[in-house]
Amino acid sequence: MARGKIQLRRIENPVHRQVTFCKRRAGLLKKAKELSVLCDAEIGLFIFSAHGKLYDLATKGTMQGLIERYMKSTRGSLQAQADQQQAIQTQSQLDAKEEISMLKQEIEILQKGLRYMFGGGAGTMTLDELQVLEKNLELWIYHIRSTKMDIMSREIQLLRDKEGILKAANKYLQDKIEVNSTATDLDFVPMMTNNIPYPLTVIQNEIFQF
Amino acid sequence: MARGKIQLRRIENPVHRQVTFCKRRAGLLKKAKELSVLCDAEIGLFIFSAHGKLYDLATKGTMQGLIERYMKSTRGSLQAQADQQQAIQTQSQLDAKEEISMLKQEIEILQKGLRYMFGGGAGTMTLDELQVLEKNLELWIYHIRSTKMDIMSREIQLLRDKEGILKAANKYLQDKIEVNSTATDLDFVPMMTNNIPYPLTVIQNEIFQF
DNA sequence: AACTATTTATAAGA
DNA sequence: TTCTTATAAATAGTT
Repeated sequence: MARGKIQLRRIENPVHRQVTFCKRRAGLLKKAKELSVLCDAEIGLFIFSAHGKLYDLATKGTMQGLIERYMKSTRGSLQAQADQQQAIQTQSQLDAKEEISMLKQEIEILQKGLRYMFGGGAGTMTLDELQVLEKNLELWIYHIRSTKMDIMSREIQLLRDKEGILKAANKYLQDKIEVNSTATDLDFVPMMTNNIPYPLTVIQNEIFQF
Repeated sequence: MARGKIQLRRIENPVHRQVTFCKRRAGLLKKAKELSVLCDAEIGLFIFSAHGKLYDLATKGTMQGLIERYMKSTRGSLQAQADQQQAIQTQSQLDAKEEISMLKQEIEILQKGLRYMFGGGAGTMTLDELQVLEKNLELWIYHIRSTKMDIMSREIQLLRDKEGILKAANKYLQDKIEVNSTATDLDFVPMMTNNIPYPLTVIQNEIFQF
């Protein structure tokens, strides 16, 4: 607006762009205040610089209040989606065995929603980078946890396998003793219960619960 | 700004005020767009006329997204409340039987929050509420995952205990056989290796690796 | 809504 | 950033 007209497109020179940003930002905030005062209007304005810094203005009251007022003015269009969500939730009347897996699934979906809500705001270059980083961190954490889960699952399986082998060996040995039992072997069962915490029979019953 | 300077206070003449509102509103919106384009900034602007009518502008993306970004940029002031919530949440160390009902409850709250957000009812949710919700979401996810881990750890411990008992029983039985061995018992070891996948000695060595 | 006389904003340069 | 200044834009009052 002075010393030469400029085109209405992104200023490529970063220094010029920054200077212009400062000046025009000040001008815009001033104009907003003036309009509010002169015409008794309520104005909310926020400006995110290309680097993600926030400059904001709320005439009359807080930005929070203004945002709420804005939401109220706008609301209505997304009601259908909310109702749909609610319907999906209401219909979930599944039996007890599927409950845990269902809960897990729901949590998964909710997490997705959370990520969208708090990490999904459209951003500038720098914020985008932060967002990508956040996304990646989440993925990495997920991956690390999955890996841990896998390892633990594998260990459980291994222990179960060993348990089976030991049980088989145990049974074999017990049979052997019974077949070849002599008079002195009659103290076998009572002795064993004294040597180990639980009687073998009880242990074997517990094992079948898995 | 032309044909006479004006004072920076409410224009009393309603006609003048309305005309000025129209002109300056257009100017403000234009300036906002220009700033956004020239300086690669993201701008949200809403103007409520004295009569309550809304005029808004969101450069780059939606006003919803901008508001979310604004919320994100602003949060931090109410950390104390969030921490308090966290303390309350952390103390919930309930036993396994109450776990499922707790998960359900958590999901209920999460969904309520998400419905608020996605359903356009976000206006009624204050920054404080959103903040608390976010904290809780993170905590809940953490808790859910911890619970899963606990259950698996407990199962591993159980299996290890059983392994120990079986090993002890096994050793006891083997000793018994060795002490009372007869000529017919000499085929013991070869037979066993045929009956189970791995010789017991190998299994026992493996066990000591844990 | 159009027209202009002025005021204001601001691009370029320092 | 801030100041200066020539010039572009915005707009108050008028039609």
